[in-house]
Amino acid sequence: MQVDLLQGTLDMLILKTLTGGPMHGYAVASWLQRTTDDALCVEEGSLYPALHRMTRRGWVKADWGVSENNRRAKFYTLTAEGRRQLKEESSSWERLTQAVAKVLHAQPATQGA
Amino acid sequence: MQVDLLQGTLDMLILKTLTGGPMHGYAVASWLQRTTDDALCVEEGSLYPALHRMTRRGWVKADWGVSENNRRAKFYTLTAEGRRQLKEESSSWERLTQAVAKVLHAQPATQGA
DNA sequence: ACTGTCCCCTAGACACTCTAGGGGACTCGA
DNA sequence: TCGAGTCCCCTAGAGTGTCTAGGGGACAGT
Repeated sequence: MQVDLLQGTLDMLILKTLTGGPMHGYAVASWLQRTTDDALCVEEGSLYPALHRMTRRGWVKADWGVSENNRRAKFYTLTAEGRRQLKEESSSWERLTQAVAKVLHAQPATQGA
Repeated sequence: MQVDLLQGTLDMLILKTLTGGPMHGYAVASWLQRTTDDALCVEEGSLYPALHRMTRRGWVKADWGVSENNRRAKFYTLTAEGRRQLKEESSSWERLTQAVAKVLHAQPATQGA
């Protein structure tokens, strides 16, 4: 059983993955899974819609090419816009996790302040 | 501008809030906002549906009562089931944030492994 | 030839959050 | 006394994103 991705997280992960250079979808998914020691498993039904969405938004650019295994593959490249987006999403993620951490470590009390 | 909550996070935050004792919805929202220094702002349109959902699922129990301000209010109490759920969601959150951290700190490379 | 892996895609179901409303009741100051 | 502000509850509908469950085609090795 894998962790279900929280909405909005996937884009950030893909963008980050692409900072290493152009990659095709399948490779992105494999890399994420390997990097997280199988903690995350990106389903193809989430991956490809995400990549298309991001292409539409100009965060990545897509080009057909040939994979290392001699197969037809669509390579995605990060755009300047994509880099900006990644930065934004990362800091947003940072803020969120910190806020959640505050809650989880707090001692809620009915009496409040 | 506040951080938009990621889907699935809200339930966990509410459950955690209720570990301090019964609380009504409005107080839950206030406490979360105060505790996170305004980083999170739980909209009422998210809060109440979430509380009702959790009641249906047996994670919390609801009772009408009177608030500290002498107003009619529905107090929510954590159930045993709710405690279990909180534990589960917390560790799931832990796993996710760690996985995401791995990705964000990794050095992706086209060459892979 | 056949199986396995690689690689792409989509429709529809599902779940959750937010926007944008609506309402009632208490309190305090003018 | 009456109006404004705060407290407290609620819902419908839109929007967005993920997953399930499918469907393909093409290369590699046996």
